[in-house]
Amino acid sequence: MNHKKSKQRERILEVLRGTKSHPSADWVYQKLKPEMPNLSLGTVYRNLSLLSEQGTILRLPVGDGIDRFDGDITPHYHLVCQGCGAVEDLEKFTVEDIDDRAQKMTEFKISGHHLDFFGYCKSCQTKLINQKE
Amino acid sequence: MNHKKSKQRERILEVLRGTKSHPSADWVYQKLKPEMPNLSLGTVYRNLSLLSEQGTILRLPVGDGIDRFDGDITPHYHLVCQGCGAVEDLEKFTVEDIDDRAQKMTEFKISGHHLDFFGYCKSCQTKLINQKE
DNA sequence: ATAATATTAGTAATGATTACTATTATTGTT
DNA sequence: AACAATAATAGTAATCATTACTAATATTAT
Repeated sequence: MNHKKSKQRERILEVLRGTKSHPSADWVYQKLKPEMPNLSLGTVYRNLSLLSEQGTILRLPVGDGIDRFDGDITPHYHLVCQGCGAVEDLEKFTVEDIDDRAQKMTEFKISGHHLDFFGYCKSCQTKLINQKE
Repeated sequence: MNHKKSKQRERILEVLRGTKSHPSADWVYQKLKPEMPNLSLGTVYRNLSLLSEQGTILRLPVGDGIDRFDGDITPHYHLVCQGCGAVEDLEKFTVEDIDDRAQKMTEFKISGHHLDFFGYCKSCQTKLINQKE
């Protein structure tokens, strides 16, 4: 299918590339609603799906039932906060040959992997300390 | 909260431990329905959640919107088929000190990680070959 | 400008999961 | 064995993220 460009898709991509918060579809929708009052949530979902199928962005199924999206497609892993759900980038971290090493152990044809770390972000760590009274 | 035992919970756990298919809640429900005609799907969900909170089983959010469960809680990773959705165990594969290595790169407090591999299972590989006519 | 068609807004539908509630089952105690 | 306390269940309704549908609009090529 050939694509025609749309204002909506352009802005959705710009907003996604303009944040490091790895937002959900709804977050992008709320962000754009003021400047595009007729924007529809379905349009945001459709374009985020389209862009991630193209490989222009990444879909991050972080496991809490709400998909997040990342405008940064350079290889990197994510840190997911178990307190507030925030997702941060883990910079400059690579695992050597992990797909190749795994491939040697199975007949399954491995094409890639998902890896993310979970724990507590800076802000949730301090909240936990204050709770311990 | 103190737990009382129930036939339903016992059988749910037995069924989960008796398969290597990493089933969904509905799969477990369908499996038990013949022998427990009054079993409710909500009961299966409630007990799978309870058991995974206890650490008796594992919840596997494989990313397709349907959670799967694993009765095997010994450390191991999973292979997720992009063709049919099947989930297999990857045996005898460990990544050295991955949490510790990642911890050195961030102020985020890392407590663990999720890692799974995706690709194509044996059966879906052959299907793909036959499609190429 | 026109025709062809991709895209949208708005709304309805889907589907996995959770919440609610009256009834039933389990457990500890006389 | 009966009883009281309460956890668990079945059945149903509600939730919520996401997708599907459709008439109207926007984009692109001619």
